[in-house]
Amino acid sequence: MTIWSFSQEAAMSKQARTPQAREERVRAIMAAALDQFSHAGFQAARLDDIAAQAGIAKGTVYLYFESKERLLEALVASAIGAPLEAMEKAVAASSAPASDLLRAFGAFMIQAADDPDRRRVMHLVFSEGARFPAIAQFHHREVISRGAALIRAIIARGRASGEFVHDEPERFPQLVFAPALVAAVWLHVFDPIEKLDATGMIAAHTEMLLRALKGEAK
Amino acid sequence: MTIWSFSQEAAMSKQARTPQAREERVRAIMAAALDQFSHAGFQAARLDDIAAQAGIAKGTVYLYFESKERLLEALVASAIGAPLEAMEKAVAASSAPASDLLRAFGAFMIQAADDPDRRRVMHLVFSEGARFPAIAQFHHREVISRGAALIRAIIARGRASGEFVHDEPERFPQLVFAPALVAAVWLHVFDPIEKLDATGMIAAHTEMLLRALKGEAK
Amino acid sequence: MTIWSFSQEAAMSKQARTPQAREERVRAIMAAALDQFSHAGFQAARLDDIAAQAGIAKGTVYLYFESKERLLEALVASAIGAPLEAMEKAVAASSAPASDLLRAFGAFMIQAADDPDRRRVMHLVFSEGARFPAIAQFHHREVISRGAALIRAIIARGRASGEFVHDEPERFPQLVFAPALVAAVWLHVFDPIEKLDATGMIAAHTEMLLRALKGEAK
Amino acid sequence: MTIWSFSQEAAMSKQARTPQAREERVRAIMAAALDQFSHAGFQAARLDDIAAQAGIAKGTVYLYFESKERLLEALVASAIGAPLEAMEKAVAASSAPASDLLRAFGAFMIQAADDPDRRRVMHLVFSEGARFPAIAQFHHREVISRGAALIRAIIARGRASGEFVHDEPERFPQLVFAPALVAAVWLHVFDPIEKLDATGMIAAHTEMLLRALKGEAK
DNA sequence: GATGAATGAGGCTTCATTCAT
DNA sequence: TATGAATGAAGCCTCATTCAT
Repeated sequence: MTIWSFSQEAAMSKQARTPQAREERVRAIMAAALDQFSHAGFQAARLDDIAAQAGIAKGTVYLYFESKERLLEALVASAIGAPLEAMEKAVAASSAPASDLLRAFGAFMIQAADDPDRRRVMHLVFSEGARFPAIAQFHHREVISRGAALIRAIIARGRASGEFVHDEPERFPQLVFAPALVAAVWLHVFDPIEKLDATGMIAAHTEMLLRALKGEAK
Repeated sequence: MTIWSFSQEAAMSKQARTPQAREERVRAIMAAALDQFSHAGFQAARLDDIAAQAGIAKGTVYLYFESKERLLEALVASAIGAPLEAMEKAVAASSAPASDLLRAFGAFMIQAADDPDRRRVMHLVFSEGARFPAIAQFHHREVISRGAALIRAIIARGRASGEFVHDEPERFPQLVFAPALVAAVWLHVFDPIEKLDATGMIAAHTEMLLRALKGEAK
Repeated sequence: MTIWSFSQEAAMSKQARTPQAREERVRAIMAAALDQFSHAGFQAARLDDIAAQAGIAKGTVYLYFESKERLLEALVASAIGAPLEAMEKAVAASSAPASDLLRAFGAFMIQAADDPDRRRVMHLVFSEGARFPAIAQFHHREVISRGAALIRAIIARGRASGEFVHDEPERFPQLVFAPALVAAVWLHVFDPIEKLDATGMIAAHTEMLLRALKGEAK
Repeated sequence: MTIWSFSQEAAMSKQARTPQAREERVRAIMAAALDQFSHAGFQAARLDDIAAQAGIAKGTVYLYFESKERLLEALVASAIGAPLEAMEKAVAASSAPASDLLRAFGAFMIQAADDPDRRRVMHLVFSEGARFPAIAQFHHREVISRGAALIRAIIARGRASGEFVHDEPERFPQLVFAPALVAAVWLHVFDPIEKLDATGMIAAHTEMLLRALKGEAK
């Protein structure tokens, strides 16, 4: 090992020369930013704190993100993850009864509500989306509208097969995912005051949904 | 000069020396503040703009509110209004079927969702509540928990009378008001992207709810 | 007594229509101002507090004083009082030994140091005089230079009569009143930390002074 | 490029990354602050002006001092300097006659009165000490009480050796340093009106003091 | 004359962003 | 590439002064 290579190694501990290292650093910054944005709100969060939490200097953030706002956007964009895609494929591929698919969707919502990062991003979008159209649009395009399409597909299939006799969620898919939104808000805002069993709530919701879709109004 | 024109003039006075004038000025400031907070978020909203919108000088705000934060709190506190009380009395007094009461609750939610100020306050609580425990607590105490009690009472009555055979909303009253929350968030965040018929959504939700509470899964 | 005269009386409780009442009010304002200026410093003192302490409304102060600064000036100007004049007359009239006159001057300084208002004014002049030439000039003209003249006259008389054989205070009358200045500063700044017996100090100073003026170095 | 030009450049750098540069910048800020505080008073002095005079941007001050108040405190704390320590050692080490030591103390006071910065700090303490206990305490602990101890030691020694037969300054050491205080105040407040030869005054004071300590009242 | 509500200039402090090292 | 010192615009809040009542 030469002196040169030694100093290079030393340098790498602080420098992101490889794509992996770069990606790793981006991830660290975004994780810190999510935490700070979530705690303090976008405006009140300080780049100083984000950098410190990410273990880097303040200026370094600007090597990876143009501005605080772009960091927020990148954050939201990176947080969708694949789960919806998995659900989409499952629905497309499976010939299971619509009830099962709806239950699977419920399980998916429970998963989402249980993941603190997912919840944080949702809350961030709900809180700041009005001010940063980019994140509202992104979230709508990548999450809301895909979720809505999925819901509509499931309901339509259930009606086609005769499983379901009602169709409200085809017109208002929000009625299906509303409890997931409630969980995101509640766990951020009201949890210190009154705990909420988000899993239980979503499970109960799923059962009610199924009864309401199948049932006859007396 | 008529009495009318006199009171008109008094209202337009630049000095609020009467209790009425004072109240009127407080209202004007809070209205402007709600608007600005709602558009820009609490942190980013500027006292300058609030004052300008209220038609007064910057310093005047501080004659009525100790600080920006207290203004937010007063805002949230003033916005509950009586409607819940009206519902509570109706439920206590009426011997109508639980279905009717639940439909009335649905109508109440529709009303709330239709009132832009109510929606704004809700969104403000959801957005800033985590940072300002006072407003989260206030809203929980005055709105959430009273709404939850109301819901539980209605469901319990329906089950007692045999109208309802299921009880999920007694454990999770959130399942009843979830669409109201969705409306508040959606109309602020996603409406420019995709319109939502909040009234229709809540009405549909009410119907599903009733079927789910009454119905037997086939 | 008519209704008219009754209301006039009522009005007089709050209005200063007579010269006496006016003077009384001026005094009240200046007393409050001295207190506030002294506690908080001229800049930090608030007209609000001064008015409140004087038992009047803020705007009323401006009926008696053009501005905060003029209030300070009037304050300092009003605070000399007659005592120096009394001393001057005594020295001019008396044929007592210079030692007695110097002791009388010492007693005068003790009196001044014991009067909180006098001390406050002195401290105010020392603190703010550089920023408000008017008060420095006024105090110099009415207090400092008259005191210095008095001291010089006493020393000169003592030297003429053979009582005193030294003359430093003729060149530096400050050496005579220095302890009075120390008392004013100390009692304001260091008294909470270490008490000072100003009377004892000035008395001791007077004795030393006399020895120094009379004495032969061995 | 010579070493000289290098350090010159370093000193002029716009970034203070070395300890020396940092120290230099702290010094520049404190110098500017002393000037502004001294001219305008603590409250009225503007951070803007301090920064401008120090040749930096307003925000930069806050990289070195938490607040305006801490800047004042640091200022006072940094201004003691070693001179008292030198005197203390001299008195402890020397076996010179007490008269010589007292004359040395006089020379020390003359030095202090001649140093504009020292005078300014003293005046600042006298003016603002009541409002900022930290600076009063600091100055009392580091200057006043050490000076008093020194004075007492000198007088005690002189009495032990028979040089001095009086003891007032042991009870009131203020009587020894009073003229230094007078000089600080006078040069700030009354000098534009009437010049004072502080050196002459203190010298005269020292001679009187010695006579008063040695002399017998006739 | 007396009041106190209203004004708005001004100051301390914060913090996103830049840039010399 | 990484750093963190420096910048300076911007915002909350204060308060001397004014003026309608």
